[in-house]
Amino acid sequence: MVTMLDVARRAGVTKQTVSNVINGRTWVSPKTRAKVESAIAELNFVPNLVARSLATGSTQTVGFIVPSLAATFYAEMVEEVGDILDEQNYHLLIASTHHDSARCARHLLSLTGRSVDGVLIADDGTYPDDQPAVNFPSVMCARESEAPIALPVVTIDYEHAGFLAGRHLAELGHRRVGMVSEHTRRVAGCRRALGDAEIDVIEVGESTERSVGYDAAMAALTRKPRPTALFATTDVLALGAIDAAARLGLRVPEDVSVVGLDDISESRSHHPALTTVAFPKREMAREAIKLLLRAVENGEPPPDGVTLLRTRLMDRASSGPAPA
Amino acid sequence: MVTMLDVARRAGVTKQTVSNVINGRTWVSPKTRAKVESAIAELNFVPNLVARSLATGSTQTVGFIVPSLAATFYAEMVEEVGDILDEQNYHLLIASTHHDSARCARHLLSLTGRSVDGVLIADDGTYPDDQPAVNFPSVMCARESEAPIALPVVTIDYEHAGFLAGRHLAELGHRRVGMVSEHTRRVAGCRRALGDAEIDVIEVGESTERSVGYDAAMAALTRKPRPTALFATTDVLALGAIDAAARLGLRVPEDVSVVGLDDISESRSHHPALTTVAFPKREMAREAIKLLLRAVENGEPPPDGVTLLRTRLMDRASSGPAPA
DNA sequence: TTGAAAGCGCTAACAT
DNA sequence: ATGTTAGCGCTTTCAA
Repeated sequence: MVTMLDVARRAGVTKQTVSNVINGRTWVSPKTRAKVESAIAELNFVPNLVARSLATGSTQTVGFIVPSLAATFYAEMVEEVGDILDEQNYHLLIASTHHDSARCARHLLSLTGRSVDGVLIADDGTYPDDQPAVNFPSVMCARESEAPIALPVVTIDYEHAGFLAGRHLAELGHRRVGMVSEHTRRVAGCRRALGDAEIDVIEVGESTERSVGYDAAMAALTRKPRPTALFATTDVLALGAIDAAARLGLRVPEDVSVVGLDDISESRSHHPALTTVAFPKREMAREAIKLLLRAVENGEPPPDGVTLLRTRLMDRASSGPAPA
Repeated sequence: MVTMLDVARRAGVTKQTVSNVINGRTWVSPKTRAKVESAIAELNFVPNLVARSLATGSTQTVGFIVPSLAATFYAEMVEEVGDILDEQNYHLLIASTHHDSARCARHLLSLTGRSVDGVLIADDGTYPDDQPAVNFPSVMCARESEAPIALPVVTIDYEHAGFLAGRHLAELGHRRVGMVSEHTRRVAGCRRALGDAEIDVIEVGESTERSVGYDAAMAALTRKPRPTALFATTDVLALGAIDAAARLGLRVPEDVSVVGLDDISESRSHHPALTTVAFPKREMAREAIKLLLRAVENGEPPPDGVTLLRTRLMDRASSGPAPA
């Protein structure tokens, strides 16, 4: 490995001068700078960031703890975060919890040891409530739980997203709606919008399986009287619900309307295209990482509080007026 | 920050002894070990990996350069790699190239500076051919280009995947097939299987857009005589092709068969379910990272050569006998 | 079995 | 504008 000392010798200066050149100190004479720079080029010198980190205390690295990567919801956030970090010359350390709070705690600890400059945590409800204090600023995003938490949070207004979906159905005249649910907050919002409509909630577990939506919708649609609309708390579940309707020979949206939440890309290309409420995932990631970075650069904890991002109804083909 | 010295003082030993305890050296007396351990617990000491890295030269970190994360193809690989690394107590540094070779080169350089222990590169054809030698072992995966490369490669037998799709169509009696293509190797395999059948190739650029498959299939299906089968080099394109067929009032598979490549989860749940050739993405990731880790632990470059992973035909509803 | 000394490659503070 | 000294927190000798 070629070190600063090698470069210094080659350029006939001390390593401190080399350091000054590398860090763009302004007072290096042009002549010296040129000598150093050519020595660097000749030797193919690349500064050792580990050593720099030890000396400065900053690793230019942030950790991102995510529940999973297979879900595009998180993958997109990771991509966005990675891009922003890249712009700012930070590095991204990824740790996946697989929805397991013990793993999350372990990662937090190991990130402490690596002295990352900050950590972003995408929550899925499994964040351990009694996390020991860590020595770096942290920000949480995507949190849906009602419970307060000792961390600044940037998330989506999930309740309001449900509300938008519910209001849409209400406006279309639906008075009997089935809900395929794995998220109480979203359901609460939808319910709020629906007022005193007749509501049938089918609980399903945490799932990214379309078939789960199918099964749940099957149950809802075979009830008498049959609901005129189905609200699913995620698009994947909603897509499964459309499958179920088709299977039962019901037309969407003539016989039954289906509304989802999230706006995954498949929802757009699906036939019929899914009416849904779009989650601003990338924007959420951006806000969260910016908050974190600001805290890192200022050397202070990020401002506590919750930022709620607005969602938008995407009125597409899978919803229509309630049948008479 | 609490250091080894703090622990040492508290336990009434030297920091060397603390180090011995932490690293599980066997010759520490039980009494001393107990003292040290309780000091560690009391002070909440977490060893500083940056300092350790500087001293040992190993960071217990591997970098993974991916073209993108939004594509589930890569996201799944990242997840798999992350899991294996986690098991082995390594950390994962993610860098995304956005299909840009300059960015790839930049990342490689910056990973050098961070002295990662190794780097895994998922190629998408944009890997710069004249990469400067780096100071860590590297392995490449998912490479599809024909060009030789100075790196060990673990990838999928894309040509054979195309062949399997083509053979399937040939066996079903298809003699006129349209190809929606963005991958020459896959097309070559399919063509090989199809022998002297009449083939119409519609080239589309690198794309994850379903509408691109739709447009291309539209073009292929409006030719006279109309092909009886469509082969698309990715599932997303194939799904778009099915959309196009539906739009033209053609039944799948009675009027036209559609076959894709990859086996994304949507292919299974789609109606009709897509016949495709499954790419063993996770297995590929696993093989690649294991190869890399072995090289890292042995302190030698990974064995050069190409590992080709086998693919499997998933015979589903979107393909059937050629119409008479 | 434990302790003391040196050094990993860099930056910070000071001296020149 | 450049050189000198010290030290970041750990591991690796080597000595006791």
